[in-house]
Amino acid sequence: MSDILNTLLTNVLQSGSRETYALDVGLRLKAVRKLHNLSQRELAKRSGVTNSTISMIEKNSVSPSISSLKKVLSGIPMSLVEFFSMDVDESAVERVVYRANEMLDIGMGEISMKVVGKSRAKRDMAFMDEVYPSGADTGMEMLKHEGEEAGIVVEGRLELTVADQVYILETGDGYYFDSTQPHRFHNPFESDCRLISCTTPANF
Amino acid sequence: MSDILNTLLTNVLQSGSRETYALDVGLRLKAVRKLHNLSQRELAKRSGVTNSTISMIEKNSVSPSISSLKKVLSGIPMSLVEFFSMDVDESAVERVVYRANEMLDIGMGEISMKVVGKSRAKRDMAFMDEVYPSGADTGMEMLKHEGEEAGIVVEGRLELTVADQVYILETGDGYYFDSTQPHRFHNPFESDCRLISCTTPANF
DNA sequence: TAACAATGTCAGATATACTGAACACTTTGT
DNA sequence: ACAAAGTGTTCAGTATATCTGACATTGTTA
Repeated sequence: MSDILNTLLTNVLQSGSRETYALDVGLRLKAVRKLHNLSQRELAKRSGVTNSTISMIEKNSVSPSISSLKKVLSGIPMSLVEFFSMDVDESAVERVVYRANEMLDIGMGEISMKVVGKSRAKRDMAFMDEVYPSGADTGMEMLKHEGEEAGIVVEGRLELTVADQVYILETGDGYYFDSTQPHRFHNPFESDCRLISCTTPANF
Repeated sequence: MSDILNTLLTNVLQSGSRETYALDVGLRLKAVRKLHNLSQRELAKRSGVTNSTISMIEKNSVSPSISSLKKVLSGIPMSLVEFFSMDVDESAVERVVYRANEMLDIGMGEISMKVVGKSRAKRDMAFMDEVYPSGADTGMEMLKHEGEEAGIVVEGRLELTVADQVYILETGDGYYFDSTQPHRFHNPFESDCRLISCTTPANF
């Protein structure tokens, strides 16, 4: 999020004569809009407010109501949380590629869970390459944690239980659920199962 | 933040006869205020607005401006991000399993991008099963958007470019980077490449 | 060059949020 | 029982946000 946004933000900061305002809504909106290559009028059309409203918000000459800011962001689209949590600081040069043989395995017992990007400072997700050998099971006491998880079976089959419901996932099938619901992974089949999955947030 | 807040929120939800409002600012404020054992007047005094303002906000009879909501929250104190990221557990019954043949394909041109959980109301991530046929390319003008993305190559090989750096991903290799950095996916090899990937946030 | 479309800005009119002072109700203390 | 202090709500007046409809500027096309 940082590089382009940052330059844009600093540019605007330098040029504009603006009041010192801890949370510069106008600046943020302008940055977001530019990032998505939208004009004030285009964004206005998509969001259901007028272009002048957007102009005034961006110039910090008004403090928009929640409802109108929400309207405006819906044209991006972007949530209020995302909007306010945009951070303006630099991101260091991070590693990009993680080779298959050097991923950190955080699996338990027979289950292998290799994490992509484990060394990164900031991480929103835990993206993993998991292998459930025949018979593997995350256990009867179901897992629960904040966030969401999704995955796709790329080899074999898997039994997934989410809140009373038991599903059989064939090769190629995917899943997506709230991690707050009790869940369990189990491979009762003869062949091993390989699963690419992602959970958010990164630490659970 | 969730457990106590949640019960409180759901209690309020059950008791109050409220309009259906996607983002119930009033409800959230009331919950937060109660959590901190403050009266409307007390919070008003601490935050520099009047008690009637708080009353009206909580009853959703107005949609507060950013500046006044920020003022109000400063009396807690709580940031806008924290405020809006409080989740009101709907506990709706959501679909969990998405079959391989029924995933929505949002790919462009020859590139196939099948999304897991596309029908979900709330989604933090876009989890996808992508296929880059031999020669496929996301184009010379590099992609940029907020968020992060990660992936693992499960078949074939792929060329990934992130901010000047070009990487060759072998089968099994993964990647993880900030989506704000210009990036490009390209398959210059003979065999097709299949990639399981995840980007956050869901809409990019 | 002229005509045209697209950009961001501004001013007057209108809609909405916010204030200040009441009101009715409940709780606490004597 | 009664006051006194606390609770949330309401309403007219004021402050502010938003819309409508213009304007000036830039870039594109003929």
